[in-house]
Amino acid sequence: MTSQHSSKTRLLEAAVKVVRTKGYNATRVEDICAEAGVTKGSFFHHFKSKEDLGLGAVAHWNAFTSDLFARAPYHEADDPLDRVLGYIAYRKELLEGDVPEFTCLLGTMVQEIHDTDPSLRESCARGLDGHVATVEQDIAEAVAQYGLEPDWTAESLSVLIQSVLQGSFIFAKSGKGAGVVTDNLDHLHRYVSLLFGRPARAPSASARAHSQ
Amino acid sequence: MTSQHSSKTRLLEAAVKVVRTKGYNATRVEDICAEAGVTKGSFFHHFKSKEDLGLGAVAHWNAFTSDLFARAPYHEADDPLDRVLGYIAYRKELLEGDVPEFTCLLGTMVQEIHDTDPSLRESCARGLDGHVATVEQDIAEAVAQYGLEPDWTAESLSVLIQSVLQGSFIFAKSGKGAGVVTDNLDHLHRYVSLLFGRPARAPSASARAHSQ
DNA sequence: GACTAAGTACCTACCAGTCGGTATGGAAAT
DNA sequence: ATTTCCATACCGACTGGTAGGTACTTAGTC
Repeated sequence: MTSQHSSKTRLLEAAVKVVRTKGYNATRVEDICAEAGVTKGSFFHHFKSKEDLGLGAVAHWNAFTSDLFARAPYHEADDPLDRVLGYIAYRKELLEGDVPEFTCLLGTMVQEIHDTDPSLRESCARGLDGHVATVEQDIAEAVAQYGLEPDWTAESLSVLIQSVLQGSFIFAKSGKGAGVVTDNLDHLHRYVSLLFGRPARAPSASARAHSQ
Repeated sequence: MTSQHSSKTRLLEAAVKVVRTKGYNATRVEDICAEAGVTKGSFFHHFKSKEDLGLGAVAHWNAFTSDLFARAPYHEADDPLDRVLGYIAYRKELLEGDVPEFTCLLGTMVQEIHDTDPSLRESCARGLDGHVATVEQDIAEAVAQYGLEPDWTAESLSVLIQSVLQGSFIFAKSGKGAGVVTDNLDHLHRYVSLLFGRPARAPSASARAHSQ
């Protein structure tokens, strides 16, 4: 806890970056060292194995993202439905830069390691579920406030939103770029609006540019 | 074209199975040989490299799936919207067995190799896009027949459907099992019904059992 | 006997992880 | 104040196992 911004955090940040780009298995320890500008000796001083780094990177990611979303402005809305729609709009704003810069570390990793590394999979699953729970809460409040009695659960809708995002990232990586994510978020906006009987106004005006 | 069911096809089928389970990078050539009950000598007789096998496996997969969906009963419906909803219902019926048995080879692979192997990525992308185009056609016909003038395109809705499936598979792998896919397909059914102004009847009666 | 299929043994690059060692800095001892 | 001592951070050559790929051999078939 002494100098909390040095080699160790640099390694974690490098890990997030490289793994998001190349995937977990294809990432070599030395790739991360090179990215962080650190030697292998230093790496194994801070992490006892590659898996240990993986767990660390996931934890780092979870800390980073939960902070990011906790601070996001859409929470300020009084109407819980506006918070849900605000979340969807906010996800569009995050689509900056190249594909590996806006995709999700957890989704990328869990695919590769779900059968090979139980503890890593668990760690990823916890991060994913935690984020699902965040949005789920707003959805549940919206359901209550709008007096809906749906044949779907708040959790299932929250999972749908995350599934759409994860699936969009796969298509983005297949060559379609950020445009798929935007389009899919528009569909999500429309769906949620329909479920809650909101007028189907044009989605939030900004970000109509597609990247292909 | 001589003996079209021997070592080569066994290797391809083994490749599909193992890659869907462990991912592409974590799959060793010898894993595939073991699964196919064949030696490495035979492997390199039929494929000049691991990448060559990857391309072959993708082609094999594309042939298999396009045949599967071409023969599927939902095509018989006269109303194109029924075909679209039939497709969604049909995807539920495919959710048999363990997680790696119903997930998509292309989605799994494209994540891992999008940055490392352009020709494999291209091959996966073609397969994905081809399937998108299939459903897109029915959607487009439905839009025309129902006289809709939507602010979304048939392609974007078709991509959404595939994105939801791919994203569901990620969550299924994270530990949630087939139940997520079912729930998400129910949401898709509801969304498409809403878009086309169909009464929101309960989704197709079968398959209400969740696997968790 | 020519050609394809398949098996065995081997080679080699690569990479996670090790190990002996050096720098630094602060606290305790003198 | 200076020396001693130890812990933490860091370095980079080396290793050992693994896995992709090759070379050569053998079995079957027209």
